[in-house]
Amino acid sequence: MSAYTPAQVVEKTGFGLDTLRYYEKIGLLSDVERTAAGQRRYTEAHVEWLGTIGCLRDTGMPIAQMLRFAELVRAGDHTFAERIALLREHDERVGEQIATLRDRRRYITAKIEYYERALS
Amino acid sequence: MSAYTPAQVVEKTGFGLDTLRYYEKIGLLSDVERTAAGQRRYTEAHVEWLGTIGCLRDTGMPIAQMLRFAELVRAGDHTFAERIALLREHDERVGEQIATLRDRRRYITAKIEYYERALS
DNA sequence: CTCGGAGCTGGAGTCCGCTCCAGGTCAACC
DNA sequence: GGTTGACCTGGAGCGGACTCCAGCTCCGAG
Repeated sequence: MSAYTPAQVVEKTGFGLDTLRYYEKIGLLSDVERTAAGQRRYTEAHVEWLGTIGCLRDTGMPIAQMLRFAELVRAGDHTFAERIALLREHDERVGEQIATLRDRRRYITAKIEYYERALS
Repeated sequence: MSAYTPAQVVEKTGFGLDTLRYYEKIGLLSDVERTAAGQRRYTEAHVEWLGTIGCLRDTGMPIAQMLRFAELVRAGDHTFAERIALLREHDERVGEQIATLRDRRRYITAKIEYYERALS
C-alpha cells in the first residue's frame, strides 16, 4: 500500500494541511500511520476516503453526519444497510437542494430580464 | 402603502424577528418607519425586498454582496446596468452550483448502488 | 388599573468549519 | 556543521450569519 506525505495528499485531494489534521483530530480520518520521526503517512485508502468526504461536504453534509458515516465505515461490513440509509437520505436532500436552486434561479433570471427590459 | 408589524413580516417572509433587526442594523433593510412608540412598521416594498434577499441568500450569495446590491438599489434607477452585472454573475455561480451538485450526486448514487450490490 | 404580550435596545454568545500561530523536531543537502 | 524546508503540537483566532439575553416600554383586554 503506497504511502503519501501530507503534501502529496494536499496536492491530490485539494484539502489543506490544517484541514487534514483537523479531520484526523475530530475522527473523520483514522489510522493515519507515522514515520519514526512522527510525520504522517497516508494510504491510498485515505485518499479515497477524502474523495468521499469531499463529495459529501460539497453537497452540504454537516461534519456531524460525516462522522456518523465514518463510524459506520469503521464498524465494518455489517453496517452496509445503515450506510445506504444515510446516503439515500442525503441524496434526497441534495435533490431538494438542486430543485430549490433551480427554482430560485428562475426568480433571479426574471429579475435580470426585468432590468434588461427597463434598460432598453 | 400598507404597513406590517414585525410579527406579520416574520409570518410573511419566514425570516426571524432577530434576523429582521439584524438586517436593518447592517443596512440590508432600510427606511423602516416607526410608530410613535418606536415599533417598526414595514411596507409592502420591504416584504418584496425580503423576498429578493431570501432568494439571493438561499442561492448562497454572501451578505457582503447583498449589501452591494442593496446600495445599488438605493442609489436609484441609473444603476440598472450594474445590478444586471451583479445578478448575472450570481446567476452563473448558481448554475455552477447546480452542476457541481449534480456531478457529486452521481458519485453518491454510485456509492449507494455499490452498497446495494454488495448487500444482495 | 393591572397584567400579558409584542416590541425595543445594545451587546454578548453560538455554531460551523476551518485556519493560523509559536515554538519545536527532523532529514537532507551544501 | 549549518541552513532550509517539511512537518509536528496544542491551542487560539476567525468569518459568516445569525440568535439570544436582560431589562425596559408600551398598548390593549378584562
